[in-house]
Amino acid sequence: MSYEFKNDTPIYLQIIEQIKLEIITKKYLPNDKLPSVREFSMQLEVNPNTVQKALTELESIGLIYTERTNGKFVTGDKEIIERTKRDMISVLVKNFYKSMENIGINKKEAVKILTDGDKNEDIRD
Amino acid sequence: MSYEFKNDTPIYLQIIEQIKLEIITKKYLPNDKLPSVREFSMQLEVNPNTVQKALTELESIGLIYTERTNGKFVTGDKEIIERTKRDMISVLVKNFYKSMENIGINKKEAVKILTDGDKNEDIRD
Amino acid sequence: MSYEFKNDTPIYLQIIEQIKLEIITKKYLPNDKLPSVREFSMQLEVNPNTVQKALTELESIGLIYTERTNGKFVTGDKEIIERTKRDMISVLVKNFYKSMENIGINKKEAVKILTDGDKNEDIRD
Amino acid sequence: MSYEFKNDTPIYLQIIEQIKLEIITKKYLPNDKLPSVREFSMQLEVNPNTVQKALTELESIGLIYTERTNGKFVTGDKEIIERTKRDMISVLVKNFYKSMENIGINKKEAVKILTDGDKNEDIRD
DNA sequence: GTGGTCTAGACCACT
DNA sequence: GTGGTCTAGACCACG
Repeated sequence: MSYEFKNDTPIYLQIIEQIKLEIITKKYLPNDKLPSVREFSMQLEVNPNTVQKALTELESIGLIYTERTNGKFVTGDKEIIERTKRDMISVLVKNFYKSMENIGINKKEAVKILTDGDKNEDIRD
Repeated sequence: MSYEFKNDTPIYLQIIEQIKLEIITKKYLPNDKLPSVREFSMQLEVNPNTVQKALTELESIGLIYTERTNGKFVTGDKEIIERTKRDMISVLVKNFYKSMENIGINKKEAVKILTDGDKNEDIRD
Repeated sequence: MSYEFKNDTPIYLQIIEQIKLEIITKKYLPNDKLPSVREFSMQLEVNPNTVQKALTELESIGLIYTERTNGKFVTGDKEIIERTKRDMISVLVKNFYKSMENIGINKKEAVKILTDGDKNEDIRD
Repeated sequence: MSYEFKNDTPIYLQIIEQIKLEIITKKYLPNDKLPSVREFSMQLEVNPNTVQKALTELESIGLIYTERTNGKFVTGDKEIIERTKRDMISVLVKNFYKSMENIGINKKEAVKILTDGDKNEDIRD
């Protein structure tokens, strides 16, 4: 878990993103118990309210659930997790293509640039 | 120039982005005169100060320059424009790869997903 | 911090200059918290936006940084501070020599005038 | 005469400065006829009004005078020229010391920096 | 008519 | 309470 946050995005959104990723990449497995709000808040050196806000939102998405007095847990519903993953990927791909098009680069060229790897120096008009 | 702004990003940043793209994609050519602050502000239905802020930033990047009392112009330095374009592409590519890696997808797989086009439905763990 | 501004220079530039000097001369130490925008604006009897503009610019130079909702702070990077100081000195010296040369006074003579102290009365052609 | 103007100072002030220097450094001698407003304006690629404004101000200082229908001339009063020169030098010296003091450098140190001049990596001609 | 500066005041998100 | 953004509107110098 990273301890550094960017300044241009609300911290709680960055925390949501982090935990999402850790669920999707199986760092937290389905039905795993999550650290408590207090633990999170110490780990991340962040106000507990901020953690709380992030977790609340994750719960509303269905990625985590709360057991009163026991804590918060990763959902057991693997389909939700998979769907979230697919959605994220799909968004990434769509955005990538769209941004490239805005610069005037079509899909074909975009793929070429991507596969040409780090030779980004020789991009021509 | 688009007349609609997203709610999740400051308007002035969106204006910067728009004009950047219009310079990079040669809608505005080097040394072209830009619309005046007032014209922009009417076109975009935005306060002149907001436009001013965006243009000031673009000037600090070096993409535009100001002639006292004459208006603002696209830089004549094509190298700056090209560099900006390359930088934008490079950032897009880098971010794409990085985001995919965060999800647990390496470069090779990322490219495959991209070229597989819109069949993102069958992405497995 | 001075409460009087000259009329021939934008206030925000004078504020930038003031704060720059206070950082360079260690009135504000690295990582010191700066007064809030609102405090500054009251102290200086200036609109908050004007202060904001000045501070934004100082941030873009790297002399100060912002912590979301916590305030603005002097950079912890002493190298930046030292470099800024050196740059300012270098500019002063360079400009001094250049201005003297424009008047037709070479470096050697310039130094002489300077060391002759305030006897500028006996300057001959 | 330079054909390039800085963007941060009114052109007419820069013209005043230029002509002042050319008088002080004897490029224009006392009672020399100056180029006409039109000539100046073409030379400098500047609006005649701008030249006019500069010359008017120079006349009010007493550095030039107008002969109706004949044109404008450098003053014949050498004392005025000399005084202007002395004033400019004195201002330069005063400002230099003052700026250095603002950075926390006293006169003695300032002189040292100036004379050490070219050994300082950042101070070059 | 052009950009630059400034004020006054408002609203927002975040902690 | 903090900074960030935006609006509305004004004034100025310049050319």
